Amino acid sequence: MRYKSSFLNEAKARGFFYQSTNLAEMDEFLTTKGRLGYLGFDITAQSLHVGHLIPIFLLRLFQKHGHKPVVLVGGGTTKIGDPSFKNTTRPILTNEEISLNLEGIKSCLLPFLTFESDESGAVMVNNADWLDKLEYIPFLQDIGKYFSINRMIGFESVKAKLTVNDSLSFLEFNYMILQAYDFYKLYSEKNCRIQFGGQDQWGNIVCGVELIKKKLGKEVFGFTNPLLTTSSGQKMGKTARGAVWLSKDMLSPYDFWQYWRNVDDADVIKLLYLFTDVEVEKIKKMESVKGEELNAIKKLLADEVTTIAHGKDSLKEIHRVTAGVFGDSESDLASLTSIPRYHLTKANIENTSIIDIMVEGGVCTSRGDAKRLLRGNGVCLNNKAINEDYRIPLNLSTNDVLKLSCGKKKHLLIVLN
RNA sequence: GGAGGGGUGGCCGAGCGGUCAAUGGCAGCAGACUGUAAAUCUGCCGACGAAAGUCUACGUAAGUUCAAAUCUUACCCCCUCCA
Repeated sequence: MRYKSSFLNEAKARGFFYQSTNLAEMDEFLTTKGRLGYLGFDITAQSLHVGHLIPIFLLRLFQKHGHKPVVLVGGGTTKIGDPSFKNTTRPILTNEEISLNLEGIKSCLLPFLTFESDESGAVMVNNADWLDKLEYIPFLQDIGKYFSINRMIGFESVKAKLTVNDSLSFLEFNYMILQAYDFYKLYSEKNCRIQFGGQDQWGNIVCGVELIKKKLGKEVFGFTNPLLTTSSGQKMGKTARGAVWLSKDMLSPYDFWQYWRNVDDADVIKLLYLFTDVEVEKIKKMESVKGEELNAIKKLLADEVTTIAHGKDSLKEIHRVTAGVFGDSESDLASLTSIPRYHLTKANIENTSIIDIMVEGGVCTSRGDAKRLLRGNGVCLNNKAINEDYRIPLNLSTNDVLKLSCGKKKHLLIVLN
């Protein structure tokens, strides 16, 4: 199907579209540039991770097509916690934590969106600005009367919480109402007529659309994206060392790149559509690629996403490190700045155990952890497995730098001096 | 307020006086095979220790016992039903 608005066409082609209210109207509405659309971020953590990328790239696309993304941070709603489909109540954060997280999230978004004051410049708003001031009785009279409990407990997101061993507190139940109120507020004050969100947000979004229709008699639109799972059904963005963070302080660009380089075969094309600027037509041609040749596409994916998230300059270094780590060359080990280093004086080689180096160098969490890895033959020194003697062989002491590998993907440089 | 059910390792979930650092599943790590993929197979998966072993852990705190995740008491939290 073809849409009138370029945004919807591309959003659909790239896999951002799950469902929406009144699609035809929204399409028409989006043919004019400079429209406002908002998306809410929960600010329960200081940094965003790969799991947040769909909404981020969706807003990015919205901006690319000349519209104005509104980033709503939930300074107010985070004090409640969205219960939708969750089986644990979110921890409630203090004001200090929230303002700290807010700053972190802002800086995470900078590479993806342009915050300028032109027609399509993104803006950031905080719903604490209006939610914190609400007065209970006036709010109930003014807004609460438009909500039907009968209707709300029919939503899947709510039903899921009304089962055995789970319950929905009144506090959490209000989340939906407040999110609807956000939409109402943004519409009436900024003429923002679209709300984006994940498919699990559908109920909450529809609530807002209905509130505005009932109270003001105006039509606004909801747009949801599919939730991103890997082909094996896992939530995206989790690795051994935790979430794949977008901030380079929490995850180095090198590790970020590696994450994309190692995605499942079945996911590459999908991710290429979602998280790169590679043209839709070009990606279509790659869809038939199979087997080993997919590796080239994974590299393309990694390059593109990393360029957007961390800038072009980081790429050169990443490629050098990758060649050093996965290639055979040991010549320029010393120049690999992205790999953690451990300094050792040559005099101490004899009485330093590799176990200590692994723990102090941060590649293992405990001595037991290191020993297990050694016993399982998972440790190499300059590409040679270490078997019985957990010491650095003396014949290597003439080198300046040694490469200690824990498994294939984790490395530590031992600098001798 | 009353009655009942429950809180176990990252998650799910057994165990219900010693053989329990705790069955099993998922997740994770390493090895083999490969393509820095997946699947499969093998090993590992609390801390310290070369090891023997020691310590810390089954909601919290006391207690009974030679011995407690398992029994008792109090407290906290969660769920269901009734008021």
